[in-house]
Amino acid sequence: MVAVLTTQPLDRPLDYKAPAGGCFLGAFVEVPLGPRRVIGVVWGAGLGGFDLSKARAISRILDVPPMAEEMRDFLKKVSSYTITPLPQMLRLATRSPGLGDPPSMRKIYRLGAGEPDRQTDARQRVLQVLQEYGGLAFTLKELAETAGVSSSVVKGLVKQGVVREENSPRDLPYPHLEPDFGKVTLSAEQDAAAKQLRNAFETGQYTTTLLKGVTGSGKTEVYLEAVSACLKKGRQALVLLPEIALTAEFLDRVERRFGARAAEWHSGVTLTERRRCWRMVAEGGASLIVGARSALYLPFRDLGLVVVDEEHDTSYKQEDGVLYSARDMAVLRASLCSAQVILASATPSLESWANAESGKYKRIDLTSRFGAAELPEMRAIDMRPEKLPGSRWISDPLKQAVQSRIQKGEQSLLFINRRGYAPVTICRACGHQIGCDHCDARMVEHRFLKRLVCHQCGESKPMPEVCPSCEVEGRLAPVGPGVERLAEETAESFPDARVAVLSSDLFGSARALKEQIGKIAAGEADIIIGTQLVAKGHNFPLLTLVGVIDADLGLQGSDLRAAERTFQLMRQVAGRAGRAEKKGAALLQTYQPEHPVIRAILSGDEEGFWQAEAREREAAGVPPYGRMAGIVLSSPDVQAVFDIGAELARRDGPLRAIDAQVFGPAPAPIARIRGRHRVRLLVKAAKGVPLQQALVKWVGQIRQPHNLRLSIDIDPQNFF
DNA sequence: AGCACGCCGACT
DNA sequence: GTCGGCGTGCTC
Repeated sequence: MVAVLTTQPLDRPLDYKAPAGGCFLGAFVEVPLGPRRVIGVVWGAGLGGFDLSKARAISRILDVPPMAEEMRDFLKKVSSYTITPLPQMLRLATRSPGLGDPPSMRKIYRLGAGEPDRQTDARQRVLQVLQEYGGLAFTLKELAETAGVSSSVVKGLVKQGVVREENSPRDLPYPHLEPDFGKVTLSAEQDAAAKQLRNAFETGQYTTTLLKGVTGSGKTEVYLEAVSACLKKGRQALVLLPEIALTAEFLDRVERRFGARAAEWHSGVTLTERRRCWRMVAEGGASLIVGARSALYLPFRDLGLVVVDEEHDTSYKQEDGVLYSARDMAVLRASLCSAQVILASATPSLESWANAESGKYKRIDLTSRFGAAELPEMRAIDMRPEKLPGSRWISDPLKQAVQSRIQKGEQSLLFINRRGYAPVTICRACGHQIGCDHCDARMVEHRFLKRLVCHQCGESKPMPEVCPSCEVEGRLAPVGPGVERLAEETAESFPDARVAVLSSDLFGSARALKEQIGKIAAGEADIIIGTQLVAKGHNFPLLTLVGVIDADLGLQGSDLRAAERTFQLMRQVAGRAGRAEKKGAALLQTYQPEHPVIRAILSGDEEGFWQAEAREREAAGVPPYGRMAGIVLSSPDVQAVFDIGAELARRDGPLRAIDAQVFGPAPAPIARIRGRHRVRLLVKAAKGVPLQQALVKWVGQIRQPHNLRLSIDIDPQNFF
């Protein structure tokens, strides 16, 4: 009797009779469940405790290598860390099309022994191709195309035995990668970094290294050296990229360095290729995998290295489905199989910076870059004396700077640092931000209620007429216009300029977005209006001015990542200005020019920025110095979600037991999705307390109605 | 997740 | 009287 975990949402594995001859722990199996047959994994010895005569037998063992113990361990740990049911984790790990099917076969064609009844030009060409390529086998399509004939010519030759038709497994190993194929000459600094990474392999132990390198410093070359070292050890390497769009370029690079292309794993890969990739990773026929975050759940036989490129990228944290930070999970996975992790970024996340600072991660800095590059000239625009009316966001100095760029035929970028929802409410005379009386968060304007609502605890109060700090009337305004609003103002202010808007919600497809980016890069716009999307490292050679419309958003706990984003954008603009060989300038509109984070950004003092940001977060007790969890309740019934939310907030005993605080319920960042109303609670706890256990106990107290969904997000990315 | 069982409203 | 709505509970 063995316990089998299936991908069905049951709360535990079920017992089955093992097949004659037994089965391995971790074996992929097909089992009967009710009227259906489902796929599962042998999870352990039978649990018993039920009527044994009801036990059914495992239908069959699938023809794939069993799941490794470290993989099972990984799934269990991620499950308990993220409070995700195990079956759902198993689903992530079995995302291979046709996993239950026998290995797929296809027909291949090679030279046979027979003689053709009569020779034709077309037949001649087919035979010539087959002879030319020696014993190589072709698919029907390949052979017909190479010979320049129709497939019926080949079929005709098969009938006569001139060409042999054979069955061959469709899932073939990936081409061998040659670790020393396209060795490049490294700079002294790169060489030293590569050596350090190579040495880490010799220990055979888990380490995480933060590889920090400015744009153009050759981070990729350096970590490809680590990949090379990993391949030499005969272990598998995984490179995670934040965007599918980046894989094609990266694969070219791999081909130049290792003489062949790596296996690819992401949502854009065909089903056939996905199945091949999954199987080959399991069987050892793939040694380097390039992919998206979900590649972490591939069945590696011997994973030796995980590279997380652009580790600061927010797309590594999935905002729906299974909530996990791929960066953190990569570290966990690697630690379980004694692998190396390289977190590569020009502008690391504060979390990784802090881990390097505390010695948990190693850190390697690449400082020099190829070609001269200058930091942009960075300056703050104090918005307090600007006296902008409530509907305008572009200050005079910024306007003038943009105007001068237009005259010179250069581009300007107006950057909005927000994530698409409620901005903070600020007095535009003195810069005072209206805070909540009950917690330390800022309040936002609720347009329909005409009230201020705390985005953390949900407390509300009427919009005051005068500023509570300076008592000036009528200058309170939500900071952070929408893209549309800013585009309107830009069009009014610069009637002759060509304005392009770059916002992720405006583009249905990645291709449309790419097209727009290409047009902008080619100079088809004078002014670019964009959200964080533009901070993703696209290269605009004509861009020489960046204006940050709302540099304040990240300060004082409203959106922790906003300051990081502003900083990262500044760095990337710096990289660009260098490449374009034109000196760039950056202007930050701020109501708090004296704020240490703003000052660190302006001075270009990176370590200073992180230290200032770290102090802010430490003082607020938020990650990485404290722990947080976001709970989102959703239901078509508005009243029900708020009621349940309030009930949860009231029954906070299990949380109080670990000294955790609960805030809310407040409307969730996206208050309504497809007719479902969403309410959010936030839990804040100290580091090192058993937060997950407490959360499970806490939410377990309420019996949830069936139309209500509850999701828990450990380490949420935004705290609105 | 599916699928069956079961208990109340509007139809032949 | 019964057909079918979906709330509830089970799957080894």
